[in-house]
Amino acid sequence: MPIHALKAACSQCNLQELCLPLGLTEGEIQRLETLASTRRKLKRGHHLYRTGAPFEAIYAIKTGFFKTDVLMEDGRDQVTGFQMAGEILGMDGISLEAHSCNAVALEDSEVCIIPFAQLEQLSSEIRTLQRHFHKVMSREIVRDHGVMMLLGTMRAEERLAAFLLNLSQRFTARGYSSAEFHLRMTREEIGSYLGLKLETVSRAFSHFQDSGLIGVQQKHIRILDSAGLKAVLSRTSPPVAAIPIAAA
Amino acid sequence: MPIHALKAACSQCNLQELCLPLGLTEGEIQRLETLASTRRKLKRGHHLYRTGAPFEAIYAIKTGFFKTDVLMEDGRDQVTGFQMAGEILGMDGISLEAHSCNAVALEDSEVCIIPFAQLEQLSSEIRTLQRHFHKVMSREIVRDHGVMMLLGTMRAEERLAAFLLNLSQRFTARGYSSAEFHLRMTREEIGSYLGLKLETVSRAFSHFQDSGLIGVQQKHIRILDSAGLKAVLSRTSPPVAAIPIAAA
DNA sequence: CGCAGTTTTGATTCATCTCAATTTGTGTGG
DNA sequence: CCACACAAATTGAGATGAATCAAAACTGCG
Repeated sequence: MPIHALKAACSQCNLQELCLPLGLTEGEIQRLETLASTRRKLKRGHHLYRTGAPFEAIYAIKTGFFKTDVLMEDGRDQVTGFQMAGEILGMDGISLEAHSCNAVALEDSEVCIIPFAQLEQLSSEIRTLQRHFHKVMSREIVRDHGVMMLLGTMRAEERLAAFLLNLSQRFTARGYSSAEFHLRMTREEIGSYLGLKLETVSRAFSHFQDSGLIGVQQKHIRILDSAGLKAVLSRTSPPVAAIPIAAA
Repeated sequence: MPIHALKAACSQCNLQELCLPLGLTEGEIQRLETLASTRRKLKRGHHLYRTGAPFEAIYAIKTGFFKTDVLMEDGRDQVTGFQMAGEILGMDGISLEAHSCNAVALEDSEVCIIPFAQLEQLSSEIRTLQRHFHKVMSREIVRDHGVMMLLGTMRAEERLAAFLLNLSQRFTARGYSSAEFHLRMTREEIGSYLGLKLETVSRAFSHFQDSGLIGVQQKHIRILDSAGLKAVLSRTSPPVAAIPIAAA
């Protein structure tokens, strides 16, 4: 568990606008900086934290890509989210003062460690920080509602379309191409997140490709027809309703 | 939209231990009380707030029962939760300063209105309140992860069993019978929450009854074999694996 | 350069949905 | 208090989307 103590330097971080410092003055950012002064590097496949681990800090992703998942006693598991640079990990742990899911790096990554007690202290002094932290937690709740909608009401291809559009949008917000990106997770992990089996995910990818909506080459995705993907989402009528040829 | 300005009196409320005041000293509770001094009564079927409404306050349920749901453009909707006395509603609105779901009373209900700006102010002064509010938000995130697990990995009867056990446990925490209760929502609402059609919910109820796990009479539920219900959840092997009679 | 993990694709099965009919319950007004 | 209308719940039969089982192809890592 290598913890590299490096200056975090929020003030020089290009993720300011996505991360906790959002909206703070320079002076306030410097105070936050001293608090989040430790970073931690993780190799691909390594855990940032595990279910049951005592909760002490939340983490801001500086570089890399993570998944969070929950395990049932009988071995079933559910990926609850994929997180990328600028997003906050660990808020699940506040409630019981122990983490309630696992966070795993899907590529070599680096996080800023933000000791929670100190964050609470500082946020009671800096109104903007307090408000922003509450927004970050609330955003997580809203995101979860979106996933419930996806899992509760959508068909396989709708789920995958929603997933791809969401990734695309988040990559865009980080200055990457919205049309072309590299998936860091396996088909099985996508399936777990979307409530599908890996074969179903694979078939949906193939079908989207055959329809000219996307280009797929293993983990490399190109979005060719983003409007078409959106149309998959808002299917008004049940799939391809059989249309009676004439009055029966 | 009738707003009855009544003294909230957290200090005399029997939900203290479940609600925001948890862990506060008497003096602190009195400060919280002045802040949450307004209540609002809602008739069954009425909205506490709707998607898009400006966010100003969160709500503590004093009496009654609510559902929250999210609507998609094409009309599909997903019930994201059922809330009962002592639980907090409205945190979805913090993120965008507008509500992102609907909250509907499923029976005549009463909530305490807690203006959010004032709550933030007070929580920056009372450490215990700040911490507890963060725990409440985090608990919501953890709960949502549980729902994702349910929607993503469980079969119909497992979902219903989990749902019933969860309700039972929450009624218990409020001093009601854990074995016998009245459902305030329709089969369709249960189905929406569990990602099932109402017919499937009804069939699962009937099957549980035939198996002697529960007694069902419309909305009245008696849990006859809570261990049996738990066993439905932790099915290690796929349902009732057909066992070969002899070596084929 | 080979092997293990990942992905794709096919054939079949099964759980849940859909459509439909009936029963039961609930609230309203005569 | 009863009858009516409407909403909710139950039950059945059949359709279907995704899971399962199985095999082959690809990839990239060591």
